Amino acid sequence: MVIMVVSCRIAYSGRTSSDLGEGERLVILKEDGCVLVHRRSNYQPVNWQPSGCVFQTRIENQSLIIKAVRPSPLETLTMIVSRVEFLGTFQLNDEAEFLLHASEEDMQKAILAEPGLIEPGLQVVDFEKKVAPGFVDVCAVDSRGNTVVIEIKKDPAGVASVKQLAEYLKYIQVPAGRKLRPIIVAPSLAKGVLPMLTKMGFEFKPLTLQKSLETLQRLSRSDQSALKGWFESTKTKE
Amino acid sequence: MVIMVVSCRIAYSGRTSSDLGEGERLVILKEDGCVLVHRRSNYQPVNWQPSGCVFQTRIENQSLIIKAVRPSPLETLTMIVSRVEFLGTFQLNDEAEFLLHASEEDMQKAILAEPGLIEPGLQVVDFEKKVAPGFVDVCAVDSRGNTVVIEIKKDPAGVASVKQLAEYLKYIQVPAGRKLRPIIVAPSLAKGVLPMLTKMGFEFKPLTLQKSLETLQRLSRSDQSALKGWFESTKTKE
DNA sequence: GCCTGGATATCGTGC
DNA sequence: GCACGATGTCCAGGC
Repeated sequence: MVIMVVSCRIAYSGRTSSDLGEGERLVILKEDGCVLVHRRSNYQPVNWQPSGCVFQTRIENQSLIIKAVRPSPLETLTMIVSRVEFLGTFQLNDEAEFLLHASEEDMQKAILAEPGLIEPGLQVVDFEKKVAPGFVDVCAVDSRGNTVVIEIKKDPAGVASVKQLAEYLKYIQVPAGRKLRPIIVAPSLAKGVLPMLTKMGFEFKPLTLQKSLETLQRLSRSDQSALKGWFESTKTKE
Repeated sequence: MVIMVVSCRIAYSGRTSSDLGEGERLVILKEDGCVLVHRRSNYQPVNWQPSGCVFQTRIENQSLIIKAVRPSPLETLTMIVSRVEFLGTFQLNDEAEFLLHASEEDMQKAILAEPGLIEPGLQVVDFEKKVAPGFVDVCAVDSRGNTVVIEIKKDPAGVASVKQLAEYLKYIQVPAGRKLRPIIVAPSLAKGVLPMLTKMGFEFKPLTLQKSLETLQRLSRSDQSALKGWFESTKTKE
């Protein structure tokens, strides 16, 4: 990895184009062929190149010119370096595994493992069920035999979530004499969403990532092998 | 700006949580309170914190501990540094303005300034028109008085674009005896989209960013003041 | 290869 | 502060 603090000009050409005049920046070149150019502020790089680039360097008019070319889609980042404040190369020894502990998938797992999180008596029928344009997160049957369709969001559910669920419902068939109960599961509802929900006859069940995590950990401790077996049998069934 | 190459462990807790074991990484702390932790590969940082964080440092068990806390939403990044390979602080002098030359907005500007890009005789009626959940990019009237509704995409238009346009149409009113012509304007259509478009009676008009740019530049050269006047009068009208 | 959806998305803008 | 759309989004997973 090459780390440089330099004064430079930068031009990008590809999906669109950009120009940045002379100034001091932090430039990072990584071994997988990606580039990051950071200014003194902002989380995001001002210019960059995703991995897979080919680097070229040359000297022209007493300036160091660095090009990073990405073959597909074809885009080019050109840095014209007038002064080098710092330059270092580092071999980073880093084999650690990155563990992300919770996401929407964990909420789903928690519901699959413990349907009572939604309501007593609920039984899961299917999950990740393919319908026309996407997947239904969880399909279930309640204690009265009604069909329950669940859409999970880890963030406050907005209008888009409700529409997505409504879209899926078009492709769900309900046995005669049973009701269809669409449920949004999320930590909360976005501001104006409740009226819409009520109007459409949808339900909302609050569930946080944290609660899901706790549930998974509890179940994992109490009966790890059984849970694992459940997942495997379900997947095999698919 | 603080740039460090260190061996460290990292924990994140907030919108979700993560853990990363011991390894060598590049750590960047910026003056606006953002954090970037980069591994030897990948464009994206493995851990980060957006701007607005408060930093805390302390020594514990011969390790340097750096915390970056973001107040809202509350999230915490903790780095336990066991060894420092490099540490530098830099005052980056960088006042240059960043210029991005083209985006979807430029396609819209080009159409507003030169409706003939879509078809001869087209007249723009409105743009960024507020409808229920979003904004209609451009509203216009064709040479026969039919209402034209345009959705602009700078990337190949997929199913989502068509649905978005369809959604907006629900809120568009057409004068009696006139037709409604929904048009997708994009460089191309994604693979399976044309059948859907045809079925819904939508039209597709190819337009690239580059062509839009050329148009804007040509008009800018030929009649800069008039174009400026047009935009201002349109905005005032709003 | 294209397309779809998720992300600790981030960021700006309007309300 | 909240919601929503754009991003040179990036990226993994399917097909």
